[in-house]
Amino acid sequence: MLGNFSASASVPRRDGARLARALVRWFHEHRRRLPFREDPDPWRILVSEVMLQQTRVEAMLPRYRGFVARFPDAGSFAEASADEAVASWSGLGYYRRARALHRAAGEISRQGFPRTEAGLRALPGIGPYTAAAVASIAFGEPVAAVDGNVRRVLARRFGVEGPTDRASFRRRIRELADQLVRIATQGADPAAAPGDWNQALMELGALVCTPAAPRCAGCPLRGRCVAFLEGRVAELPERPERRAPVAVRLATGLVRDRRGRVLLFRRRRSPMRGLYELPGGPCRVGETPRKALTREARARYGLVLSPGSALPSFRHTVMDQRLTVYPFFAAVAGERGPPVRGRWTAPDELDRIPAGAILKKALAIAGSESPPVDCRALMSGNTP
DNA sequence: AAGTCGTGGAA
DNA sequence: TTTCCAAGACT
Repeated sequence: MLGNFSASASVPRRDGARLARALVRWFHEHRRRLPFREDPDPWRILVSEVMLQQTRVEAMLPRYRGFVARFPDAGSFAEASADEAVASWSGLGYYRRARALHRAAGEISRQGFPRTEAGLRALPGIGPYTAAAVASIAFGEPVAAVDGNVRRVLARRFGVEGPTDRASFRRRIRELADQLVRIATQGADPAAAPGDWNQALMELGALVCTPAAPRCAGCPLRGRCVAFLEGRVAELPERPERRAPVAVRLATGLVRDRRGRVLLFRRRRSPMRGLYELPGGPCRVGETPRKALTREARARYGLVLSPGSALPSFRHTVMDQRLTVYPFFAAVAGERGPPVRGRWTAPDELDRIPAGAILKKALAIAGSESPPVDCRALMSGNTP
C-alpha cells in the first residue's frame, strides 16, 4: 500500500541498541523488588498481570499476596466456586476480571498452560497486553507488551503525536514497540530477556517517565528523548478529548420490603445504564455510603437507619463524580431481627437484575414514582 | 469506535 | 474540591 513508509517510521538499529542498553542497565539498578518478580511461575505471573490491569502496584500488592496464598495454582482457583472467585477479588474493582480469570483457570487446568502469546490470547480476560506480558515474562517469547506506560515512554522518546486513543497513534507505538523488542532481545549487546525488556519499559514509565512531573533528570533516555529535548514532556502524549457533561433524566423511587428495609433501584437507560442510586439522585461527592444513605433516607422518607448493619457499596464514576450506590437492602431502625448483612455482589451480577421488574415493584410499594431529577452524565458529544 | 466496568491515591 | 488516571478487556 502507498503512504507511510518514511524513514522515521523505523528505529535505526544502532539507535535502538543504544536505547536498549541504557534502559536495561537502568532497570537492573532501579527495579523494584516485587513478589511476582521473585519466581517465574506462570500462574502467579498471570494472576499478577490480570490484577495489574488498570490497577496500581501498591493497591494490588496486598491482594496479590492473599490471592496466591489461597490459590497457589490454576487448579486450586478453578476448584473454587464462581462466588468465591469474585469474593477473592473484593475491593479490587473491575470484577469481570475475576470471573474471566476463573474461567481461564478452568481451561488451564484442563488443557495445560498456554506457552505462547497466541495461546494465551485465547483465554478469557487475556487481551493483547496481558498475553504479551505473560508470554514474555513467563516463557521468554520476544513479543512487545504495550501498556499505558509503554505508550507514554515511547510517545515521549520518539515524539509520537496525536491523542492516545487514535488509531494512528496506537499503530505507530505498536511499530516502535515491535521493533524495539526485537532489537533489545536479539540485536543488542548484551541481549535482554524479553520479559526484562518489557518490564524495564514499564518500570521506567512507572518510576521515571510518569504522567505528571516526570523525573527526567534521572532518565537514562533523556539524551535522545524528543519530548525532553524539545521541552514538550508535559504535552506528550496528548490526552483524548473529554466529553461534555449533559443533563439526563433519572427515574427514581423507593422500595420497602415487608421488614421495612429500603431497596434502591437503578435507572434503565444509557448513559448511566445499570446505575443504582439513592432515591432522588446521586450522593454527594466524598460522602461515605452510610452518611449519604442516612441523609437521603431521613430527608426524603423520614426513615432512621439503624447502626450496625454493614453496607458494602459501589461507587460509580460519572464525569469523575463519585456516585455511591446501594444494590442492597438497608436495615431500618425499629426492625426486629438481626441487622441485614450486605451481601457481597459484583456489578456484573447486578446487571442481570431486570430494571423493569424493580421499577414495577417500586411503583407498587411506594405508590408513585418520584419526579425525574437532573444529573450530570457522560454522553457522546452530539447526543441530545 | 466509543462506552463500560471500580477503586485508591496524588496533585 | 476536582481532576486525572493506573501493568486493559470486552462489546
